Amino acid sequence: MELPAKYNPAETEDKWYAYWLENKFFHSEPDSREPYTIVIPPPNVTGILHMGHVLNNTLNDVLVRKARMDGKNACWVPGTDHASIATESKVVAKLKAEGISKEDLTREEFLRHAWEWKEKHGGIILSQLRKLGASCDWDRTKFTMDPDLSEAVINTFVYFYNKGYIYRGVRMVNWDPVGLTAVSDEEVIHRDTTSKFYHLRYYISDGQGNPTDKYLIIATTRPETIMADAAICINPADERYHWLRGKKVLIPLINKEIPVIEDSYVEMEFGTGCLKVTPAHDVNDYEIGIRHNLPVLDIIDDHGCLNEKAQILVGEDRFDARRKIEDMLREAGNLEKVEAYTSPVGYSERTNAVIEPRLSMQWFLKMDALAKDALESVESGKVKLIPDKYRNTYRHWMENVRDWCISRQLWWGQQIPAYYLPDGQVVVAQTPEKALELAREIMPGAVAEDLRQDEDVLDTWFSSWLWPISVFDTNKAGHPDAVPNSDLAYYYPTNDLVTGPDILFFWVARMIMAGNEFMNDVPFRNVYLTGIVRDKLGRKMSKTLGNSPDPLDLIEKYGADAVRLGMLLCSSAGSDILYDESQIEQGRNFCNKIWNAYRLVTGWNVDVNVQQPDASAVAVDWFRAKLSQAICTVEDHFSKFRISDALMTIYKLFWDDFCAWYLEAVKPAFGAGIDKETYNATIGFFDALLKMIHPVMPFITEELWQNMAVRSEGETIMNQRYPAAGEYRAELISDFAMACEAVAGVRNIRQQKNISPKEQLELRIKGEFPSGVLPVVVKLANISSVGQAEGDMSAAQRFMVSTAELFVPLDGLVDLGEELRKLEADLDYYRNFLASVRRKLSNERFTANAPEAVVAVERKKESDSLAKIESIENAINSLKNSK
RNA sequence: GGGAGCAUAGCUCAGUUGGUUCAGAGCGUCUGCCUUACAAGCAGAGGGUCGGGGGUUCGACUCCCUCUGCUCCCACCA
Repeated sequence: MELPAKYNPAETEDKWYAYWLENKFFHSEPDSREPYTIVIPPPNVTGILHMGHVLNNTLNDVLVRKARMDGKNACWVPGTDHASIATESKVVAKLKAEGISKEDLTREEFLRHAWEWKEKHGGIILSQLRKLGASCDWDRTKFTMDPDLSEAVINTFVYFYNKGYIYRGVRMVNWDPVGLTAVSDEEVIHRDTTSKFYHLRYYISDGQGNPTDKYLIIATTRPETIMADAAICINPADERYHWLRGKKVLIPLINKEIPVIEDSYVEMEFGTGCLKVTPAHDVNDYEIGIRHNLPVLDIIDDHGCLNEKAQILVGEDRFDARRKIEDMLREAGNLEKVEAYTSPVGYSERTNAVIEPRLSMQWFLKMDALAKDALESVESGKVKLIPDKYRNTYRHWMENVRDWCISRQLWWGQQIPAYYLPDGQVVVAQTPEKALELAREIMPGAVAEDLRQDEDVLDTWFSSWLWPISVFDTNKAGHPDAVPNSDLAYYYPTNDLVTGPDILFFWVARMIMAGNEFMNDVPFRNVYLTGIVRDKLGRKMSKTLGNSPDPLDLIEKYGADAVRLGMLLCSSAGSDILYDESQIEQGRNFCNKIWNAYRLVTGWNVDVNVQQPDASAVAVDWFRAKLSQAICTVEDHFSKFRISDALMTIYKLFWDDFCAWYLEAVKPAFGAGIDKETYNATIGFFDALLKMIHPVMPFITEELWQNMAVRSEGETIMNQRYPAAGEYRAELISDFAMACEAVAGVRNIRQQKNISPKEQLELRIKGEFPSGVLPVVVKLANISSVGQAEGDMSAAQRFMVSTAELFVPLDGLVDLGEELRKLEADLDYYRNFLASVRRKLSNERFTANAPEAVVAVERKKESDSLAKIESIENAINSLKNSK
């Protein structure tokens, strides 16, 4: 069989993915095996794959594939999230481009467009995940707005409402004037923003609504809201302003009279010490307003424009109004000064619009009890966060969480199952029919037409927090007393959750709450928090910067295995990933290395007449030990979620140990056959190595594993058992390491003296050197004869391996002066080293306090360096004598 | 403003109870090689006062304090 010199991923990947699907290798059903479960962090249904997904899903896939090979019943549930704000705004934008305005549509018409959009673009991302090799159980694919999942969401709402956890009220909320909806506190991002600090004169009223010549100065960043001012507030302890007590002042431009009030909230040192109180448009002012019973005047509409209550600048956008009112105030003589100012401003996570604090009627879920349990789940270790530095962050959040605003003024999502009676009373029920029954208890004779359902939908996270439950059993969410179905009973709790720290609170914490509430158990045992993928310069990947490569292009160019390896190479848990295409090149190179090692091995011809050479026998024993050692290390890394360390161990095992040393040691001469024993061992090693690599690089390993032997239909490397470590002698490994050092020493001499690798050299040894590994040295260093060093070795190049001296006789090629200089430098080093070791040993406090083992090590250092010094001195003497 | 974290080779990072010659890895760099698996490769080499300062200890990359620089999270000083 002829294999090309380079691995071609494109040809093999689709073939094997199709094979895996045909054979339903990814599908899982409950059985007697131990389950291993992961639910995918559901990507936005209309999203497309980006580098963050690649990292996340590669990690998920590695864990699932490893668990599967460990003999567990592995199940990775895929699906998508309806992402109400993101999707709705995409649909709105698309309609707008077609000249259709959302306002002109009925709810039903709009939803029809939205579903159309979802059918067209939904799930693209799932097919992209297939390209990456994700071994999801596609038969279990879910969508957060599937009818039964939506039903679970509604049941959950009804459940918490009846429990008294859900209430409705007018609160100051974060209003997104672009998304036209309220958003939760967690969806607001504060960024320092440069703006202006306007110092405004408010003239004191004479009591008749006319200005006197006295005035006070307030400082504000939002002059466009002055028309909504309800008072001016000073600190009662601020003597500068006691003269203002009981006075009234006039709002500039509109001459409205407002009182001066006192509240200790006001910082005397900040600004001018006078605060304008605008209850409708600032959270703190709202609180002050409640304390002082101030009227609330809302002058900004849904779109962030001034409404008619503002009296002036009606219809202007709030930022245009700010610019215009500055001029107006200046003209009117009310503008004292304007300073540059930087302050944190809230932006909408989804639309990047500046959040407008706004009063509105919203639904809330009480968080205190839920948060308390969810905190306990992490504090007690029932849920482990990896890395655990996130425990602090988590605790802080859970201890300071505020009630969750769960209503959104959108159409795309689960509509809140609250129904209003004509008199404004509300009933909450799963269906309109049930709602009507409840309504009749309040209003006998009510008919369906009397009920009006709440217009709002629920926050997306109000559905995704049920995900680990609802993907298995849609009845259990909302019904803590229900008996879980067989899937849920088997797969829940899931094992690991891999996700980004940015949704630790949005999603992870809330899933823990829902799990505790409905399952009385946490939804997962380990939460592996990845870093954020950044570019080489540390910048976040973003469309506007154009620094985000398309993963599909990368897969096409380098292969999925290369992309997977490239991502994992640089990913340790919790720290950000600085992506660079060179890492993916490295992945591709590794594929090629595996490919060519395979070509070499399978190109060998077994000759039954050939005896196993000593070098091969040693190498086989050694590599068997090395393999076991590496498996132990890899298992340890996996158990601690050190995925990139596990990967690097495997990478070096294959490249350095297997290819650079083992294969070179057993490689038959050109054209010669190989003995059966070595060949079989080599094939066995290769088989084990492929299995070890498979979770990370599924495609190439399947390709080669299938190629290695005749496989029957339905066989796959992905269902093979992961190699297990055997007993091994550590001495074998250290002896072989000495052989490698000896080989490197000889090669180094060749390099220095410009001696071709083809030219044979002699080797002489003085001191202890494991004789068992000498055949390997002879072969790899191309040695003609090896023996004890005897007599004058001054005409030889000398180097040391551990405490042994090795000589390569080189008549006429040795520069005695140069050798002498090197030896004297060595001598100097070891004498200093010895001196420091002896200083330590002569310190009684050291010998008295340090553990025996540590002292013994120091003594060994002492005797070793003494031996080295002696041999160096001898070498110097003999060199000098021969001169 | 509060909290957390980071600082180790040119770059990205390991360093898991303070003690094996512990100062490491990968990549990059430099030198020599188209050696019959692989130039996407082979062989070799160089490279760091472990951010600065102080302390504890027989012993500190590791523990404590402090300074400097960066990052993230939380937060209603207009």
